[in-house]
Parts: sequence; C-alpha cells; structure tokens
Amino acid sequence: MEGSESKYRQSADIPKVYDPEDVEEHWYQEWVDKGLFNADVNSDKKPFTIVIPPPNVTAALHMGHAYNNTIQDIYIRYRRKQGFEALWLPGTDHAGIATQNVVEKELRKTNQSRFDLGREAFVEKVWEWKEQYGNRIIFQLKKMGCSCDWRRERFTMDEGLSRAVREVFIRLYNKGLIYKGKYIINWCPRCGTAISDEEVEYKEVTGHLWYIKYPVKDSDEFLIVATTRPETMLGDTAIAVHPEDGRYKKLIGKTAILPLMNREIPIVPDRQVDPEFGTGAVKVTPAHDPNDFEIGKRHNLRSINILNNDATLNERAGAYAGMDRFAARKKVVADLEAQGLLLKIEEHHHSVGHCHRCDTVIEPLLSEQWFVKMKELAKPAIEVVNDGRLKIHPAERWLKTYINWLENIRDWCISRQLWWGHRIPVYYCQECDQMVASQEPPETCEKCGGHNWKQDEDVLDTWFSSWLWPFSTLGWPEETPDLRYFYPTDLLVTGPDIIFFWVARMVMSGLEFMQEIPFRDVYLNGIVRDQKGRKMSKSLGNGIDPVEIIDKFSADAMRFTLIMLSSEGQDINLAESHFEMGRNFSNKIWNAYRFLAMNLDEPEDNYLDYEDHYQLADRWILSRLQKTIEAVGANLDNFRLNDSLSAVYHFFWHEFCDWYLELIKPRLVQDADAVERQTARSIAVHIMKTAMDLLHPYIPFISEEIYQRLCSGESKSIVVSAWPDAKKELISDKAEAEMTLTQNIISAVRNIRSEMNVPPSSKAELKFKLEDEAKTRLIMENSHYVKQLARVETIEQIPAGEKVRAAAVAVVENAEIFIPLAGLIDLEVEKNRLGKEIQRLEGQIAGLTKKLSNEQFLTRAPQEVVKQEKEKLDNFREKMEKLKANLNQLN
RNA sequence: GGGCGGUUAGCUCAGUUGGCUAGAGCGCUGCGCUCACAUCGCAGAGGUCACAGGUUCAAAUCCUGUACCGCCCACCA
Repeated sequence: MEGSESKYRQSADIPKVYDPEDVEEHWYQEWVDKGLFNADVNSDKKPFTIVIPPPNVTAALHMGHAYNNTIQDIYIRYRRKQGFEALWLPGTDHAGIATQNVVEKELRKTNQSRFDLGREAFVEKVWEWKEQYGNRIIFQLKKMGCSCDWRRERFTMDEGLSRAVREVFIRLYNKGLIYKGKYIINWCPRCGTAISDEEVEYKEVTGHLWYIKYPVKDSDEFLIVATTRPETMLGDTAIAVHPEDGRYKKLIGKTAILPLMNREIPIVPDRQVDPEFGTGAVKVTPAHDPNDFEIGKRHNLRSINILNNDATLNERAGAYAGMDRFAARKKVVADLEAQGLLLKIEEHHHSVGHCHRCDTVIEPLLSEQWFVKMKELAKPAIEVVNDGRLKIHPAERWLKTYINWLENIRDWCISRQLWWGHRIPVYYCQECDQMVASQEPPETCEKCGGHNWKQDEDVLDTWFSSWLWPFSTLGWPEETPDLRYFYPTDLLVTGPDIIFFWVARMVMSGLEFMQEIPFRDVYLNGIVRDQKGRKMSKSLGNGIDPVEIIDKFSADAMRFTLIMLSSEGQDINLAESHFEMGRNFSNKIWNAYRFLAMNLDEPEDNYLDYEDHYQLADRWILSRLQKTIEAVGANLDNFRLNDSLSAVYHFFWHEFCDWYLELIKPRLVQDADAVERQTARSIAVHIMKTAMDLLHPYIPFISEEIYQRLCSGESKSIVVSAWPDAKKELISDKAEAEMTLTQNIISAVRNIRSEMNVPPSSKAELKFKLEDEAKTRLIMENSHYVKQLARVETIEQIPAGEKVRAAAVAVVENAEIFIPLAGLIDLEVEKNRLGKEIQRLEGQIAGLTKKLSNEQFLTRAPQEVVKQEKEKLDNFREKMEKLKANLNQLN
C-alpha cells in the first residue's frame, strides 16, 4: 500500500454495504489475465479434469445451467486449490434439431422457410445464430465466475470435432456396427426428420378406441377390429388374431375386405396378438406400427406407406390423398359410419409419443435410416459400473436407471433429415450402387471405376458428436499429450434427464474408442424448479434469468443460494426472494472484514507466534476452525455440497462473527495490552483468511476481494492459494466444552434479562452456586466474557446454603445462576418462567425414568447408551430440584 | 404394468450406518444499549415427523401396506 498511512486506518471509507458489481468484474478479468484458469500438461502435478456439458446454442442459459455450472466450478476451484492441474474444458453444442428449429422459427417471422433460402444459405444463417448465442453463453458463464480454460473452448461442429465424428462413423461402419436399413422409426412430421427412441416423449392422453367391422370375403360375417388410429387402416395389409383364439380359429386363412379401400387382405395367426384386448383381432399396418411391422415380416405382408413426410396422406391413400392425418381420421370415421361399418367408439386412455423438441405427435413410419448396433457397445458400459470403476452419485437413485436402459438397449437411429449438423460421411457412386464411408470421397470407385460421387444428404443426430466430447475435445483421434494427460476425466456433473442421451453413450464411446472410461464419477444434480415445483420453462414464463439475478444480487449470492438450497441430487424449488440469503451472507462477510480493518494496522496472521497468550476463546475458535476445515472437505468429497457450505457458513456467521468477534472487541481497542491485541488480531485475520479459502469455491469473488485486502496485495490470488489443512494439534474438545459452558451461562443470563424485561441499560450482578472447584475456577477465569456479553457487572460465588432474595434463577450444567432483580422482578412472571421450565423437565424425567427402569433396555442396549441416559437423568433431576427449591423460595 | 423420488415448523428444506430435549434459512412475536453489519443483534413462539401395522430395549430413520404429489421406463392395437 502507498505511503505510511495504511488503508486500514481509512476504514471509515469502507462502505457499510457490500457492492459486488465492480468487484466481480474486476477479479474475473484479473484471473483471466493472469491465466489462472489455464491448465497444461504438467508432469509435476496430478490432473483433475471436468468437461462441461456443452450447452445448446439454441438460447441463453437458464437457472438450471447456473446451478449445474456452479457445481462444476466448485469442484474445479477446490481441486485447483488442492494443487491439482485443474482443467475445466468449456464449449457449446450445435444441438442439431433444436437449433435448426429456432432458426426456422425466426425465418417464419418474415414468412420464409428454409427451402426459400436453400441448404447452404440456411446453414449460413444458423452459423450466425450460433455466433450470437454461443457468445452469449460464454458471457454468462464468465459472469457466473466459471473458471474454465477459455483457450480450450470447443464447439461440436469445430473442424477437429467434426473429424472425430467422421472417424467414429467410419470405424463403426467398417466394424459392421453402423448399418443402413428400412425400419419403423419415429417420424416428427413438423421437424421433417426421423428421431431416436429417446427423443420421443410419451404422454398419457384420452383418445378413442374405434371398433370397425371388416367384412369377411364370401360370407355375411364381419371381423371386428379395434384401433386408436383409424386412418392407418388405409395402409392395412392383414388382420391378425391369436392362433389359439377359439372365436377366430375358423377364420384363419380366409380373406377380409378392407373397407373404404376395397382391398383383399389375409387373416393371419400371430402370437403377438393379445386376445384379451379389444376384440382380439388386430388390423395390421406394417408401414405405420412397429408391432405390425414385425407381424408383416413374419407373414410376408406388403407394407403400404400412406403418409407424406409432413403427415398428409399420399396417393396410396386413395380418396384421402392430400388430407392431413387428423382430418383424414375424422373423414375415415365418418365414412365408415355412413357405410354402417363403425360398431362403436369407446373412450381410451393411452400414451402417445410426442416430439421431444416440438411436441408434435410422432408418427411411426417405415423409412430407410442409419442405425448403430448398440448391444455390443452396451455390455462394457454395464460392467464398469458393476465393478465400481465408474461411480454414479447418488447411486441409489440412478444406477438402476442407467443399467436398466443399457440392458434393454435398442439400436440407435442416427440419421436426421436436417441441414444443421454433421453430414453423414458416406458417398454413393453415381455410376453403380457402391457406397463407401470415408473422410473424403474416394478418387475412383473400386467397383466400377467411376469418379462421380454424391454424399449422403442426411446429417447425424446431435448426440453422435456429444457422445465423443470427453476425448474429441482433447484432440482425438490424434494421440495428443493433452489426451494422454487429461483423459480419463475425473468428474461429470449433469442432469439426470440426459442419462440416456448423453451419459451412457459417452461411457460406451469412451470404452470403445479410448478403451477407458470417460470419467470416474458422475454427479447427477437435481432440476431447478419454481416455487410450486414446476419445471422452469419459457412457455410457463416462470423462469428466472441468471443474469438478472446476478445484476440484482451478485454472482456470489446466486451461487451461494443455489448450493444452500440443494441437497444431494434433489430437485430445488426456487423463488427470487431466496437469493437474499446469499446477498446477506456476502454483506456479513464484508462487514466482518470491515470490522477487522478498523482495528488493524497491517493484517498479519502470524497467530502461531502468540500461542502462549491464547485465551479460551482463541483456543475454542481455532479448534472450531480445524473441524470446519475437515467438514468442508469431507462433505465435498462425498458430493454433499450443501452440508459442506453449511458447515463453513455456520462457522463463519454463528461462531466467528456472533461469538469470537464479539469476545475479542475489548482486546482490540487502542489502549489494550499490545500482545493481547496482536494475539486477537492475528487469530481473527487467520480465521478470516482461512474462511475465505474455504468459501472460495462457492463464492469466488468476495472471497478473493477480502483475501487480497488481507494479504495487502502480496498474494497472487486466492484462486491458487493452498487449500487449508486441518491442524490436528489445534483441535481441543476441552476448549470447546469450556466455551460451551461459558456460552450457556451467557445465554441463560440473556434469557432471563429478556424474559424479565430487564432494560439493557441496567447492569446485572450475577451470583452462582457451584460445588465443582474446577468449574468454578473456569467460570471465574472467563468471567470477563460473561460480563461483556451478558451485561453483567459483577460475578460472585456464594455458599450453597445462602438464600438469594428476589432473584431470577437458571441452572447451567450444575451451576445455579442468580440474577438479583430487587425492585425489578415480577414474582409472578418469574414463577411462571420457572414453572414452565420445571414442567418441561418433568416430562423428560418421566420418559427417562421409564426407560431406565426397563429391564430390557438395561440389558440389551449398549452400555454406553445406558450410561449416557443415566447421566442425562441425573442432570435433569439435579436441575429440576434446584429450580424447585428456588421456586419455593419465591413464595 | 414396472421402477424411482417426495410427504418433518406458516413457507423452502436438512436430519449420512436406528440412540442427547428432531434442526437450518425465510417468515412470525418481543426487545434492541454496544466503536462491523437493521442485508444486523439478542431472546422467543411454532412440529402427534402423511396414515396404519410390524421389527427392536429404542423408529422421523428399518420392514410391510395405504393415501396423495412428482418423475422415469414399457409395443398393449
């Protein structure tokens, strides 16, 4: 600091209210400028790596991201301070379908579609969008204080990552794990693309079950089928019944006439039909239902696709061609009814698939797509969690979900009929039917010698690039030093909603392509909801914007609150007012510092030099600090973030501020003894600095600000200052017990004062009776604490037999404490107060007496517990007797 | 049809292997003298731990069942 005047003498200039705005901006810039977030291959250090779940470039970040990224930042900062080479690798995801959708929506505002622009121009537009939102996301992450290595920012469509995507496709293709084929897939008519099974959201809806009469050829009979999608009958190519169904046995092999289309269709036996459901006869539409498709294969049925890509009916639907599927449904039903072929309509509850991205009803459709065979990839991904190589937290909750999905995994449809994404690296020879998967089109076709290639039009599922994220971002397929050093990563923090989409697939790809798990621990954080427990969403308008909260309360306050409200993997319900908690805590820290600054010349924390001068309060707070250090670390290691933060919060506010700072005030005044003064100051500074170290992962900004002020600018940064170690030799259960007695005496006196309405201005005279010599000495030695904090003038021990007139009484441990209140005391109030206390004790005593007279308890419970209970009972009894005796004296 | 989570103070939630008088924050009540802080301090009120059984010396905690809320999975036409 400049000149002879320390800034600590000018503490009057420190504002009473903490203003985070400049502080946060300043330190973030400083950290980046100093390169403190950079991580490089360093053989002297162990790496600790997290790759960010890359946010979609569809929009700005919401509170869920803020929560998720806060957790990641906490672990990165924690490990960095512990001396790891901590890499947090940031980036964003192109989010194929989602991003294409938002850009198309933008275009629609000017009445344009992507087809008006053409593929190239449209993709150009999406890149512009990506620039804008990608930057916004990075801006937001920085604002939250995320300590990412920004030099390493990646995007899933970067050249490097795109190369990795193609490489993976080619390897899997050549291995026979990727194939192209015609199967029933989930088609979103609005997005105009196939989607994977995981992208379908099933919702319970109330629909109808229509019972339709199909005439049996050459008879007067009808076969009645029930369907929830009558329009699909236009594509029917059979009716199926259970082979053992007595009702229909005689019809098997006969022919039915498909109404409206007048097509002859066979009646076939198939065990898949459930005779109990509907009529036990099923219309079979192989092109529009996965089950029917299977039946069709077994019976060699035709597949008639009656739909266009936008879910209007095509020419194969005859008279219904051109109609939308739902209009056609109405018309089909009406026509059937007109012909007397509609038997009845029932209400029917069933689940209907909707597009995960646009909520449109999914249409199962026979279509030629690309798939990945998953069974083989899934096996090792199950093994690594079963043998404990990869841990999921909280395991009880999600492990089963993960395993269950992998055990029942189905092939992954990876082709998308979109423009935004990684183009499938497959080339078709235009001269023959040759098809090759490769990075670039080959020179010549090895089959026909042709040179004319055409690339597949489709792009890949967006997750086909994200599942490579932990290693594609580190340079794969090159064997880079980064990859060798930082992979496998250590921790993945993400939401449980993408276990299938992302987590499980990353495990599979990591094991397949790196022969190693992608991360050792997966922490699944809860979902941020609104006050009523609803998911935050744009459509509900109940979202809370992180940037708004930061502007209003500060990033520290936001982070603090989110973590305080979270418990392991549990969802958190959030209201804006909750952020006051974080703001208030920052302000508390600020003022604790302000108080210290007022009393400091230079902030020295050489507290160990003054060991000979420690008082009880000093030994106590140092002991509490060590235990807090242990608790903060242990809870972090166990993914109990809120317990970790609560521990340091409670220590700082309710032990350090409420008690320690209050207790040392007399020692800080100018005319106090110099050594005593320095003892207290150095300890206070040490506690303050250490608390900042412990708090830094949670509230990085204010902790740095305070830390720097306390270091007089000598330290580089709290970002890299060493994480505190608990000093076992400073832990003292004795000091803690003695301090507890002192605190309890103070609280008891305060309670009497408050209950008896003793004005603060009047000082009390405390008398106490106590048989225990050691404790008596303890009380006398620390009487200055009681005097100071309980507004007591004198403390005096009196003989056990002495009567104290007109005094309020309390029993703390085995000491009777009297506050004589001559003239002030209202006998009735005091009687009442004691009566209540006695009553409470009587209840406790009754319970304990019963317990201790129970033979079973005495013999079966651990002796330690029995002993504890006995002691407890003795204490209660002693306390009650003392109170009763004093109550009697009042009469 | 399976699986998972939740039900504890007016509100939002802790309570880790069963064992002190079930805790915190907010809110509420009373009082605020004091050289950090009213975004504060001190004191206090407030809970039959969803319900019913069971196991145990002992249950908020373990088991069984019920109710309600929420999520996930499953091809029931």
